[in-house]
Amino acid sequence: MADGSRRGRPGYDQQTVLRRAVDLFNRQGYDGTSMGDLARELGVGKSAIYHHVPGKEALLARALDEALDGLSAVLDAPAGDTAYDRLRAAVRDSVRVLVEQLPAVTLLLRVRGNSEVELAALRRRREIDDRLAELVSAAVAEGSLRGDLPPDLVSRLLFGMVNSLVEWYRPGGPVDAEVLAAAITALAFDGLGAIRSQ
Amino acid sequence: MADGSRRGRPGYDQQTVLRRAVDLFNRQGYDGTSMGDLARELGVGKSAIYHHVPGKEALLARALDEALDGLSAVLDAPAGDTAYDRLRAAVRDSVRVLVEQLPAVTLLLRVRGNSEVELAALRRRREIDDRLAELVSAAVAEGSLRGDLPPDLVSRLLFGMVNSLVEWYRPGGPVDAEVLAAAITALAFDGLGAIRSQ
DNA sequence: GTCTATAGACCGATAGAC
DNA sequence: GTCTATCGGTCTATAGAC
Repeated sequence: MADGSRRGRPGYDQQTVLRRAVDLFNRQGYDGTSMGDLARELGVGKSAIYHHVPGKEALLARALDEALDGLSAVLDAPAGDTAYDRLRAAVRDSVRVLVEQLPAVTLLLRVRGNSEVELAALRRRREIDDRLAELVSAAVAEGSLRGDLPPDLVSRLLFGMVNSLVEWYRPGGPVDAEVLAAAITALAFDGLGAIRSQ
Repeated sequence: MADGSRRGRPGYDQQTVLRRAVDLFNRQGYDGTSMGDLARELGVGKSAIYHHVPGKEALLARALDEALDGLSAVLDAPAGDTAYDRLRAAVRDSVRVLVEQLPAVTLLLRVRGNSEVELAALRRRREIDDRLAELVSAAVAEGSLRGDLPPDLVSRLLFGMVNSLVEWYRPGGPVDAEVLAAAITALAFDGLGAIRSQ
């Protein structure tokens, strides 16, 4: 489908099946979506799906890995000399990943550990959260962030704000991704008080 | 159970069934929890549950109403002369409600509109969100909040941060509820930059 | 006897898998 | 399309406290 020069009977490819599945999972919930729903959405019989993927859980696993790979990349790229600069970049890049991989990340953020696949995703996500928390700690130690609040609490709230955008952000909507990244960074680092001399 | 002076065979009361059900829904997801699961959790047969509640969806509806009533109350209580004061109070009181009614609010924030019950809850929730957004707008118009960001965007991010605490906050844990409310307010209004003269 | 809460067989519908 | 398992929910009968 994506590749026009394929041989054999035309039909869906794995990527398209995955994308449509993730959209459905996000609309109805993973547990609330049956393979029959997905088949109807694709306009094929249920059995056709099993030609592309081993099963329902594999669709979930692939989407979660995609999201986790994107978020991990944010931390692997070197991004500044000071911890403050690296944290700012991490916030900005996290927003970008959330926007670019919105469906997969949305699915990831709703996972509660209900199966081995979900538990594995939660473990990977926890690693990422821990590294972000370390970044906040380092920035506090450096003296560039307020030190009157527990760093891990700050980290949870900061990235809780970032992650919350999957609840409402829609690409092509009124808010541009770069505007969004700038707004979140401004709000997080400077607060929402009236602009003072700084 | 709660009332020691009841007649008839001892057993669960509605409130306890509801509480345990909501806990299970939050652990496994609403769709991922069967009435059989709940029965096993309670140590009774499935049919016993139907003596206390009309059905699975009624458990959801009652929990969502509970959460929505708590959140609505935050906005109905008069809380300050300026919009800024009212917004600050709304943030602080929202945190308190989230903490006090954590299970019900957690369930509410995960609802996606998958049934009429869920859609009704989303409508009520949207009303609340709209009123919070108006509060932010009023504070901006008043000049006490930064005006360089769209007020509805600010509102979404601010309460996205507040709401995100259901993802990790646990009563009895290391973070006290009042400390949490103070931290969120401080972070939101003053930002996470190193403390300057203010 | 009266009341509440329970057990467990059972129903039609639908799930995931193939 | 077909399989088996499980879903939410119903039914009748009964256990147990007054």
